Amino acid sequence: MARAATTSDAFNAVAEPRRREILELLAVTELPVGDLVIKLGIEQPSVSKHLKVLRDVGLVRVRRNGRHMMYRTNAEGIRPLYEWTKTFERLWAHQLLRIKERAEAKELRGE
Amino acid sequence: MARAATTSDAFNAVAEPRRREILELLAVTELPVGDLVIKLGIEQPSVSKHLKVLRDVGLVRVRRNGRHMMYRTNAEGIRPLYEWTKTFERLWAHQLLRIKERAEAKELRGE
DNA sequence: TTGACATATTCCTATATCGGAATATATTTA
DNA sequence: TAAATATATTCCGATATAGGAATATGTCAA
Repeated sequence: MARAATTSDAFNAVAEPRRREILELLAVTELPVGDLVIKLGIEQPSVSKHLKVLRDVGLVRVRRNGRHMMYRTNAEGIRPLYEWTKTFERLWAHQLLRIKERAEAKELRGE
Repeated sequence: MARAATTSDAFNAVAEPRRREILELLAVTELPVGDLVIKLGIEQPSVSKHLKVLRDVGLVRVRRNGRHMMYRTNAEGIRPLYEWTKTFERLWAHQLLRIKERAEAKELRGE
């Protein structure tokens, strides 16, 4: 078996740095493909292909405006990643606690 | 060019569902490989290979205990993913606002 | 030292990727 | 209708994967 398809879920789709860039740009405002081509500095077919992956997993939405296809980020699609990573939050909290404890111990020692 | 290596960063490493499961298990407590094999129900070589990927990107830490290798999640490695997804939070907030507004409008209409 | 146990590594193969180049499709304008 | 513009799709090739099978490495115990 090979690696899971990039279109299998948001985790796989977002693993590609260009696609993350695209999502960042399209989170600010909707944009036509051509603008992404310029902003990213990569070939138009590449952009279209990345957009297809993002569409397939529901991370972007499109509407047609004349001959322009206006893309925008669908932030809801990113939420599962956020929720998953968030489950590890308590472990960072522990670290902060430890740092705080160390700082207080230092304090007591008069350093 | 092919897809980026699974070991190129946390985003790629975490795209594999098994590896996410492993991280979840090792977030609770450190475990030897054999325990993961049982809990995941997959072959030992597969587990070892997934662990190698996770080690390479710094998502797990290991210590030896006799012939057992004790693995545990290094939550700090997940933080970049959390931070990235979090940048889209404001877009969900908008949605919540809209839902709240709709609810309030309904209220005013006496529904 | 030999065996038993725990884990890691290597070899294999089917599959999917990404970028590049070329081309197809769709829409507007002249 | 033809040309121009904007985007999508197809074909190509090099590459890396995940799992399975077999094997290597490392550690403890008798």
